[in-house]
Amino acid sequence: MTTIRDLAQRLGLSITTVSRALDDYQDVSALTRAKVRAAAEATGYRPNAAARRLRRGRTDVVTMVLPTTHGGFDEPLYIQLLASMGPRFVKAGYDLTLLAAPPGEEETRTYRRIVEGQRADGIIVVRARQDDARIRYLLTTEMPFVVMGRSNVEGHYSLVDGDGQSAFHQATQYLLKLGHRRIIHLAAPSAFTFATLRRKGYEAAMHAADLEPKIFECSAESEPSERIARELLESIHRPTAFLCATDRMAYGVMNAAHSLGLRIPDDLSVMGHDNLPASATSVPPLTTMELPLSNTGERLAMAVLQAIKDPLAAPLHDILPVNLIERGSTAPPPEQTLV
Amino acid sequence: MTTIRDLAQRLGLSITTVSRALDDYQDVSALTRAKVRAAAEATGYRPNAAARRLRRGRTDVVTMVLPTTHGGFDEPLYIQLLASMGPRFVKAGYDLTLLAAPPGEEETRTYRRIVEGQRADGIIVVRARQDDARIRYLLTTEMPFVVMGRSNVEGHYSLVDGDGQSAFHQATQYLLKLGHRRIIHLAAPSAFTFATLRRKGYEAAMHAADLEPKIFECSAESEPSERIARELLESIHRPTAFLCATDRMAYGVMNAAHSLGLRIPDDLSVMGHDNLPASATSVPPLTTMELPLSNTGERLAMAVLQAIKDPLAAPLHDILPVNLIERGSTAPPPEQTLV
DNA sequence: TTTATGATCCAAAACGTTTTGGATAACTGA
DNA sequence: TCAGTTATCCAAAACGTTTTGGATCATAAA
Repeated sequence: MTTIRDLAQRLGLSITTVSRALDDYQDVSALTRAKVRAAAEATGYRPNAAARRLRRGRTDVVTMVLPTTHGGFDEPLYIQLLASMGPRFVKAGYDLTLLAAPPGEEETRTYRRIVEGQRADGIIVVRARQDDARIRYLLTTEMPFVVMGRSNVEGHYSLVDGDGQSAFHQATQYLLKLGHRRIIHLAAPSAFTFATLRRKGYEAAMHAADLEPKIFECSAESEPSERIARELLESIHRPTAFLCATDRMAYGVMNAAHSLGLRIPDDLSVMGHDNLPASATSVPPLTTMELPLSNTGERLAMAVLQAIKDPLAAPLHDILPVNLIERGSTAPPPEQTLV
Repeated sequence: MTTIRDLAQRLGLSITTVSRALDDYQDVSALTRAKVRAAAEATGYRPNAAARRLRRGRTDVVTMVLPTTHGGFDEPLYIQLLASMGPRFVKAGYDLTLLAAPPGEEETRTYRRIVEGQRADGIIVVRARQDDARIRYLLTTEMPFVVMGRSNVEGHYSLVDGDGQSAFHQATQYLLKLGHRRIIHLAAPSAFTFATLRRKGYEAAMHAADLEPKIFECSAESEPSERIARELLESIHRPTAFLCATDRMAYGVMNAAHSLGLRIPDDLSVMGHDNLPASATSVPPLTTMELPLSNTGERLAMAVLQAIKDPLAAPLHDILPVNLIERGSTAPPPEQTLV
């Protein structure tokens, strides 16, 4: 591995000059700069990352810690996010690294490692929780960070989130306009802020229509929602529509309906949120809601870079609109239930 | 941020002793070791990562570069992989970081950055390609690496892969035993080695049964396969089974069948490979094949750690068995086609 | 008493950069 | 000619560790 010392020796220059030439300082002549450039190219010289970090006191790294749960329920999103943030960071000269840690003790240990070992200049916290220990911890440190999602932890930090509340308000109105009255909301665990917000949107729209909100809370995977949906679908006052907090929960409902011989959307309408890749190709394709992730990723990237550059700048609170994607899983309710 | 110097000063000890105490050297007394420990705990001291890396000449980092394609076709796999490798690396004292780069020029630039900037002690290459520039490049360097998947680039490196060839052989036999004769194989682009191997397994089984293999190659997403499947299903000699190289391609086939009014599995059997999360909950649930990823991740982790520790050790060629998961998308062919 | 032997500790070098604070030489204007 | 600029270069310090090669002192062996 060639070092800057090798390069200097080879060129008969000082280390200083080589370093400055490569960094485009104005006090090195155009000629030597060119020579240094050429030699660096020829030898494949690249500054040692550790040495540079040590000297500069920064890492040029931004880290995102992915909470890996057992089944995990929206990983594709994070890959898309990662992909959309990538170019921004490359352009700004940053490395974006991703660490995986299961929520809990190991997660906090991971955050401490990053902060105390100065392993990154900034952190991206995803899937915010209502009372979020990560955010609380980071606020006690100097580490710049941004949050995807919302939390009830207050403080000086930027966040980007989809407007789940009005999305679910709008979705409920959409179902109401189709003629539905018995609309169930399957909510995700209220420890997640997004779940609470989505539920609020649904409630508000139901109240505005003088209807009683019916909410069932379960974990965000498909099995529990399938169980609940089956029970409800076998009851006398069968619901005509399920508005689910996530696509995965919607899959569960669709399974329940199919196993009971109910047809979607003729007998039952189902909606989700996330627009997972599989939702476009499910049978029938799922009507759902989508937070444009490329946009979100870019905002997150901008925000964290901003927080690194100027930690005292006003934090960004970016609530992005969510698109309703109408597909084949929603339709007017069956005739007999219109009564 | 407290440094080792602060700690030494505070304790009235030398930097050396503090460093050695924390690293459990035997030439520091139990008493001082305890004192140092306590002080480190109290001040939240953690060695600066950059300094340590510089001095030690290693990073304690393993990096996996994720190829982010437009739609991307098997990202969930990589997250699962990441999650299963995590604990292994934590235990060995390594950080596992993930970088995203679209295949092509930027991808090679990313690899060069890691290698030349000495940003990692080892690399995990995923989704190997037939003629893989990444592998060819890494072989010219000293960087230890392992590959998930197979390539025709030869050299001294470890790899872990699922045995796609015998999996597809077995799958074809399974369909044959159900009574199918007109079995189509939808293959992924032959630039990917896995596609070639799966195709071979299918071909061998068909030949053994004195049947003509029928192969159509398309990209690994669902749209192209849907188009091809529709054409084939409208032809006179309608196939009775589709054996698809990936689950996503199978979704496309299922869509095509549904849009033509064909029922699965009564009119048509469909099989995939990958066992994506959505495959368990599709309608009907997809019969597919699964490479146990937790196992794979662990092997990859072991292999790369081994390659770092002893670059000259015999490389590992680990071809793991693939499980056939029988679900609802396969059945005997319809009566009239049995003739 | 002297000499080896451990048990503890530490000063200084080194890792590969970037940056500070000049040094040198070549011009410029008087 | 001389002082002041400007252009170009560089020695040395610093970043925070780990590691090398002793130093010091008490204890055990002679």
